Amino acid sequence: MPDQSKDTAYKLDNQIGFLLRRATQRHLAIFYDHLPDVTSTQFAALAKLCEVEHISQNELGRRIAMDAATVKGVVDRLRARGFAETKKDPQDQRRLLVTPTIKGQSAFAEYSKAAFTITRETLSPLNETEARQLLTLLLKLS
Amino acid sequence: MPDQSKDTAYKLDNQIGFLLRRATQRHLAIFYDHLPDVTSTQFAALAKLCEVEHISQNELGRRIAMDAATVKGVVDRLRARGFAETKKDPQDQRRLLVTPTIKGQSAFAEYSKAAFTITRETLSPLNETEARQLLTLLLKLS
DNA sequence: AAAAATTCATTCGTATACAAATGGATTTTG
DNA sequence: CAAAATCCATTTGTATACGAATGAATTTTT
Repeated sequence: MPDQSKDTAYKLDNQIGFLLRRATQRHLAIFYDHLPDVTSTQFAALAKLCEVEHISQNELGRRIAMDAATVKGVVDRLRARGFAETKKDPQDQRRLLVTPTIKGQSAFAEYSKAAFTITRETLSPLNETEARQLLTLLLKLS
Repeated sequence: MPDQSKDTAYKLDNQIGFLLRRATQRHLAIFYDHLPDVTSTQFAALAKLCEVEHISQNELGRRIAMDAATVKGVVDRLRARGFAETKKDPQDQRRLLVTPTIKGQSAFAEYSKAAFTITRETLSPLNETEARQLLTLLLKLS
């Protein structure tokens, strides 16, 4: 009994959740096409880290919308790759300060070139106006 | 050396990828608020299953933009909950046919009410026109 | 200052995601 | 028709995500 006279039926393909999911998938495919060396998540963390220089692990997570449990794994992997270092905050023994290494900073400098391309290519089906509109609308949603 | 004279610097927060991520997070938070009983992924699979009645596992994955490996797990869990059944396709021994059970169909009927609300609430920061625009733009992106 | 509340990082458990490899079934090609 | 190519489902391995619980450190309240 899948029919419910047209308009009232739930059509997965029209739902915002599904469209967000597909747009994200396409974006990530473009991302890994241009940047196979880091995950998009690791790149986001590294970018924020290079932006702020040093920050506690949880605070980093908050800035990039990542759960404490998630960000821990991401920082672990950045550290394993030599892109970041951590040390206990002397001011607050609870905090773990995270810093980008020199290597991490130059990797970011290198990657960010590709990152601009990724953004551009993701938005390439849209014209200038539409792209700006989309960003504005998405910002309103979050 | 995080500065690069304003416009040229890479700002994570303005990137399409980051905005998509945050919009998705908010959407999922709303989803689980209204529908704590199924995951959004399981709901999507169930919805498509109820729409088409029967379909091979891989084809189901294709219709809802899910990897074969991913959809296998999702179908396993739907089966474990009694929402779906599977059997070998007699016409093609490679295929695994997936069908929603009666229980799955009535669960979907029940859930889809909440699903409409979820879509509405996700889009609630936007007016009618903006919402339509967003859907159109996202569709162009995928 | 002692108790209560909050914050921090970690761990555990479950659920996506997806690349890559595998082996069996079916189709396509030469 | 036989070989090659394709398709199907599964398994393995890695990386998010995030809720919930934990214990240690700090802050807030009283």
